[in-house]
Order: sequence, then C-alpha cells, then structure tokens
Amino acid sequence: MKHAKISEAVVRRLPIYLQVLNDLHSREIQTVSSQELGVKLDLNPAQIRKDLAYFGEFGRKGIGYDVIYLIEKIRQILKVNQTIKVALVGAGNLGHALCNYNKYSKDNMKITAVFDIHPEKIGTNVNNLVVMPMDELARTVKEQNIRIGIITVPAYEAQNVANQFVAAGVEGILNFAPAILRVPEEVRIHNADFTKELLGLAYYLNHEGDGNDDAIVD
Amino acid sequence: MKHAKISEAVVRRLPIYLQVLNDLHSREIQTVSSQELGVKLDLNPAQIRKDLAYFGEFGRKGIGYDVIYLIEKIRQILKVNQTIKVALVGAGNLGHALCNYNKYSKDNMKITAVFDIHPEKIGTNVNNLVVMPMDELARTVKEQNIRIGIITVPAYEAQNVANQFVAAGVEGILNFAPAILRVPEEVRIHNADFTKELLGLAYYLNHEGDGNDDAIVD
DNA sequence: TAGATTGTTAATCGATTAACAATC
DNA sequence: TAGATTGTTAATCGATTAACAATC
Repeated sequence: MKHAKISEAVVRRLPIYLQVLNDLHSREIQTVSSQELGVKLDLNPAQIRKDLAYFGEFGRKGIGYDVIYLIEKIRQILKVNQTIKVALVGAGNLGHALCNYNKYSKDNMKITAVFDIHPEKIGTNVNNLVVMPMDELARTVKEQNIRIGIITVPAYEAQNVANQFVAAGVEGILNFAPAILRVPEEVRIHNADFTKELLGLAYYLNHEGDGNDDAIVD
Repeated sequence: MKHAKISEAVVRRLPIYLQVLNDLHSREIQTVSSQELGVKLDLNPAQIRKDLAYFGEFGRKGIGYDVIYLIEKIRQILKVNQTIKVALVGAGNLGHALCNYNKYSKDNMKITAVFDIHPEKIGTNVNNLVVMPMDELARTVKEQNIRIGIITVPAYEAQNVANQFVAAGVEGILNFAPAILRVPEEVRIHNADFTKELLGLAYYLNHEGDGNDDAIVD
C-alpha cells in the first residue's frame, strides 16, 4: 500500500465514504454502486470510483461494491482497523465533548489519556479518565503508545502544548485552538478551529437586507 | 461586491488571513507583504495576492498591505463587520464549549439563543443564555433576526433540527453532528464533524511499527 | 533613483469529469 | 444474452504558481 501520491482531497473524502457505508450497513444494504453513493454525497460517481481505485480494485463490474468489504478496506486504508490511541490536552467543555463522542464511535480511535495545565483540573474525571498533569504527558504517550494528540486549550497555550506533544513523539495533532501552530514537518497537523468555519459560512449569507447596502453586481 | 465566481478554496483562506492579520495588529505591526504572510501561512505569496485581488485593490505597490485596512476589508467581505446572530441547538458539552469560545471572539458573530430537545435542559443556563425549548425556535429566529444555526446534537436528531432551522429561515447551518444532512440548496451547510478530521489524520500516521505489516512499497 | 512589492496575465499543475472497453 | 457497473484513459476544467509591468 503506497500513499505518496494520494491527494489530500481524496483522503478527506474517505471518511465520508465510510460514514455513508456504515449507514448502509446498519440498514442491512449489502451492495452499493458509485452512482448511488454519488447521489447520497453529491459527488460525481467517476470521482468515487477513481478515489477508491487508488487503493485497489474493490468493486465488481456490473454489480457495484460490497458494503461490508468496502468498509473493511477503507478502514484499512485509514488505519482504523487497529486501535489508535489518542491523548487530549485541555479538560474544558470541548475536551469533555470530544471524550464523549469518542465513547460512541465505532472506529478504533480511543482517547486514552487526558491532561490539563491547570492544577484544579488535575485528578478530576472525564468520561472515566482521570485528568493528569502535563509533566506526565511524555511518559504516558510513550508507555501507552499514543500516536495522536488533540489540543483543546486556549490559543495562547496551544503552541506550548503542541511542542510537548511533538517532544513526546506523537505522529499527528488535531488542533482546535484558533492559533497557527509550528511543528516539525514529520508531524502531521490538522486544524479544526470552528471559528474559521463560522466565518467561512458568514461569507455565503445573502447580502440583501443586512443593512450594508453595496448592491450585488452582475 | 460580486461573489458568484469566488471559489470555496479562496473563501476558506480568508478567515486564516484574518487570523494572522489580527495577530499582527495585536503586536502593533502596521504593514505586511504577501511574502511575509506567505511564510507565516505556508502559502504562495502570489496566491495570497490573487485571493485578495478578487475583492479589490487593497495593497500598495512597493509597500505591501496596511494591516488595519486589510482586516477591515476582509471583515467586510466575510460580512463580520456587522453583528451576525447565531442560534445553537444542543446544550451539551460541545454546545457549552462553542458558547464560551464565542464570548472571547473578536468577530461579530454572536450566539444569542440556545435550544435543547430534552426537557431537563430547558431553563438551565449556558454562558448567560437560558436554554429554550424547540417550539420557541422559529419565533426566536425571526424575532431576533438570527441568520445562522449551529447543530450540536447527536447524529440521529440532527436532520430534525436542520429541518426546523430551515423552516425558521436561517441562511446557513454549521453542523457538528456526524450525519449527512439534506437542506434546500439556498441554505448553506458546513460540516464540522471532528470524527472525520480524526480519521483523515489517521491516514497520515506512519505505517511502520503498527503491527500491520504490509510494507510501504516504492 | 534603486529596491520592493503589488495586481494581473500567462504557464503550469492537479483535480474532476466524461467516455468506454472489460466483465459481472 | 442484455443490462449494469467497474476501472481507467483521455478530455476538461479549475486552481496554483511564475513572471513581469506598473508604481510606491
């Protein structure tokens, strides 16, 4: 399995395919065509076939894709056919929310350790995990073989936390803080800052009736 | 100001520019070149200039961009130079987290109403807002002129909430539930499902030493 | 003036879509 | 067999980058 040339656009779609396939599976649908997936996801069927074909031949001509088989294959590609351990720093509301979601998730990503910078949080409980102090982060990451770090601290603490994750040896970071973080290039960082999502959404609001009367020009 | 032909890629970058510019402003830096922005954001300077040029001539040849002026212009483009009211459904941990972030935000997007489906949540407080029942949603959205809805309920309730937001007349929806929602095409929907972010990140984990020994082929 | 940097055109690169032979 | 649908090549479309005249 070679990954080098797969574009990020393709990788972003894989989890979406997985979501739909899981839904089909739960409704006991056994086979699906790229056509049907395309309708559900508003994507071109050729694109879906091409995306999947990067990784192998998973379909059957004239038939379509076996739902269970394709789920298994995509899980392999995304490496979630094995348990991937995740640590989270920042035991606030967002941290709690992520730990809870985690609980219901079918995929094998498990938050197994929670840390916080603030002494009053240490020792409290988050979804069956005891919040630990930051100076146990490096040891815990190594001992538990944690591979991904989630950052849910305020922006001004985020770089510091990222540095500690990197030093501890995580391979990827999911950053929820509204900050641009510097990490070595071998560490993959994804930003999930919802304030930017919200601003992007604002752009698409209709212009009319917002009191700001520069007309929409054709 | 005409928006029709601006690509989504461009719109997604605008909030990032705004973030960096706000940071520069807070450090009392008055002027910045596309070159400098490019270094900070890991983007090609030509791309930054081109993105901005879609909306007007904001820079000065030989000088660069005035930080304050460019902030103001991008805020206009994103329509966050005016207050945009937002309603949130789902007063769980994630809902709390978003309301809190909101409090510290510089941009004028304000969550002004919080709703929940479950009776035991009604009347409780979230960041100075009283949680309201769903049957007040339509009225509140209209009275307060709320334009964006945020969904932070479990996946199986999400479509129902989306329908109510649409019926109430919101123009955009930010969906945090891991579900694919159907809305009329005039309503803009953005998905901010972090489980998908996490799966996407897993793809990039190094393959070695994960116990799953199909070698990385060249 | 010389150096810097924009706005913009042209070139390149990459991603999406169409089309179709292979085949279930 | 006829109809359906894949995997893949070729065509198209769109986004990024390079280059440079304009000009501060």
